[in-house]
Amino acid sequence: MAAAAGVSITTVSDALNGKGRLPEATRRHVREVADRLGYRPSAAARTLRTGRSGLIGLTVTTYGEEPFTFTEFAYFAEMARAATSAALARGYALVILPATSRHDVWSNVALDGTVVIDPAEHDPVVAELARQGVPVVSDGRPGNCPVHAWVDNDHEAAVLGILEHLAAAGARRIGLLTGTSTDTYTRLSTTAYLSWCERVGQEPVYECYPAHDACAGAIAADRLLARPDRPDAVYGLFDPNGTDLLAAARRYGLRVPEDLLLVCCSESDVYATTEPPITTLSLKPGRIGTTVVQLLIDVIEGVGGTQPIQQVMPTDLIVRTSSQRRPPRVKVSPPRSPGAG
Amino acid sequence: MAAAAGVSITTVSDALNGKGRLPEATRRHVREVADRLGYRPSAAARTLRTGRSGLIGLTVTTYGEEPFTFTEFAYFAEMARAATSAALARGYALVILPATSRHDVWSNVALDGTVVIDPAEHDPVVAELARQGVPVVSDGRPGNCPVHAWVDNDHEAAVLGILEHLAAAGARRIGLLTGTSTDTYTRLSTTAYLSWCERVGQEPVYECYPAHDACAGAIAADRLLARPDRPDAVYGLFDPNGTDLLAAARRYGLRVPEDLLLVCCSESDVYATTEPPITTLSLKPGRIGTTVVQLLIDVIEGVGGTQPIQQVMPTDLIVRTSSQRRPPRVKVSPPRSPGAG
DNA sequence: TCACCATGCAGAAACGTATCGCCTGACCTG
DNA sequence: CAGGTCAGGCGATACGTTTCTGCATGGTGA
Repeated sequence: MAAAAGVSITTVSDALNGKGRLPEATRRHVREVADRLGYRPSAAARTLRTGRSGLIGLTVTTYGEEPFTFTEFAYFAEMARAATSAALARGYALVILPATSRHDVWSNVALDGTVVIDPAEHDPVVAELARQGVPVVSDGRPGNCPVHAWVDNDHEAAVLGILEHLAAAGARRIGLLTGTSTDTYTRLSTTAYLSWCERVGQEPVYECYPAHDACAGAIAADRLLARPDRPDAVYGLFDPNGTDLLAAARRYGLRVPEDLLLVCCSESDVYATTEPPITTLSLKPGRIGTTVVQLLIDVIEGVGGTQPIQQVMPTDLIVRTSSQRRPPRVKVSPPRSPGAG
Repeated sequence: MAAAAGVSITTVSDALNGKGRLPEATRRHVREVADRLGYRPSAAARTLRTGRSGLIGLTVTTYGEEPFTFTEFAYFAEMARAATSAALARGYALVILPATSRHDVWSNVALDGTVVIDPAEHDPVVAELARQGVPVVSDGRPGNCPVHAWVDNDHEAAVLGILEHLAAAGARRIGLLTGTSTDTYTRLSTTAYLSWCERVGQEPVYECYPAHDACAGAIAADRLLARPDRPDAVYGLFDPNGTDLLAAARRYGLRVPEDLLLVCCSESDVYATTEPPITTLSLKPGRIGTTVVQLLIDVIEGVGGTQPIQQVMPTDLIVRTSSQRRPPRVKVSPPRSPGAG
């Protein structure tokens, strides 16, 4: 390439990267020859020299045997989509990696930084990345992991908003369908529920199940509605809970929303067309994915301060028939509607 | 690292890669020191030296402005999931890239090969990759692109199977909801429909719309059912067609399946719970994603012959209420059930 | 005893880029 | 005309591997 243009390697590099002190004519000439030859600088060599690969990792937790369940829940799918898009917009590409600490794949790729979804309390992957000096930003509060920044929803506010919404719709005993795992989402939501119960003096009514087990979810929904102290409203923390609860309600002859108010957390628009449509809490995964990538790239490029950043993002409650005793007047409303009281 | 273990760089490399003529004792010693120091060989240097990055690209076509709509349709999401998983199982990581020919991202990453979803007739991205000597395997028949292998569904057989299924259920005039774009999926499916019509002597009844426009889909569904020569059965080529057709049928007071038989191509399990449940054609994107990656890695690693490989995969027709005049006896059946005739 | 070979390891080149500093003319200035 | 300045460009080095080749050493068979 340098030979073809009749200049030195240095000049080629400078011309293509807009550096050095070169007259516009030389730059043009080099670029033109490069174009004609279809020359592309070696990404590997550039990475080796500069220490920057332009790649960021997206680590997704794997449940059970199957190495990969991302895109299984709409949350992950949308989050990954937005993250990929945001990374690309800033010139980075996204590599999807499993959260297992199998080194053979991780060490095969030079990462400028990593997004970790829902890190565990003492996440070994995050620890290893930190040791290597790779910037890490997490989606979800990091337990004790040394991350450079994190983004999360305001889970407490979301749960409180839902409970108030249900109470305002006439619920006297609100139940919760929650998970057995100890990730922050489950933990924060559950404790928010419990503390709300304590404050308003309601006996907690909830069932736990392993969230990644679809079958267990249906059973837990059934158990919840079969209890002697059956709730007259239920909030389900996970995506499939809505249909499971609806099915269980039908089995017990409960009408929704007349006998049972229903809300679940989901990104799926299935719930717009169920019978009846179900009120859902959207965590806005797209917004989260975009933000998380922006923060990570800021850290990588040294933009902004060096102190850890934490960003709490609001959620959207999409009110539908299932949580209203009267027919809905508005389609979408924020967690706390301005005129409420 | 070499100094810490008291050996040469060569010995470290050999010990860690299982090459060279080293006694087991030396190997163990080096590995142990490496472990203790948390030493990880530089991926960039390895890539530069060997010419192998362990990365494969997944190129997804982008519709319209938004850079990214993958995971928008369940097909892409599931395909990407399976592809990622399959790649990881063989020690490769997947990089998701847009099909735009913006070089700044593509040239930033060293790819051992690329999976291209649904390449265009003369795809510029594929051409560029071919010029660079990067192996390419496509999901969907390549038009005139120089790919090393491709995988696709047997679209003709699928459409014929559906038409026969509908005819067997009593349909006299079968309509088609299809797209305006010229990708092979749309083209093959449409011509299969047209040639079937010609063979059985039915006048074709179909509507086209730009497949990526959700709104246009609903309108096209409406148009199809508003025609004077209204079909008594419809097959929709795209995922949202089912709900759109169902809504349109309701508007015109048509009962499904009594007045109108319905089938659409979709990977979404929403159609299991619509009222009534809708028969869908599944393209089995997971199988496709896995196969496509396997083939690509085979090409990369030089396994198998050098002649281009093409693999045609069957589809699954999931028969539900919407395409049967009598209540269904079986849940799932192959495109041509053995006992039919 | 000598040639030969297997064994265990090290030296050095090469991969292709980015960057530091030096070199060479041309031009200006006193 | 000597000395200084500056634009324009190049040489050399380093990034961290892999791999080819080569050098010892000790054992073995003739």
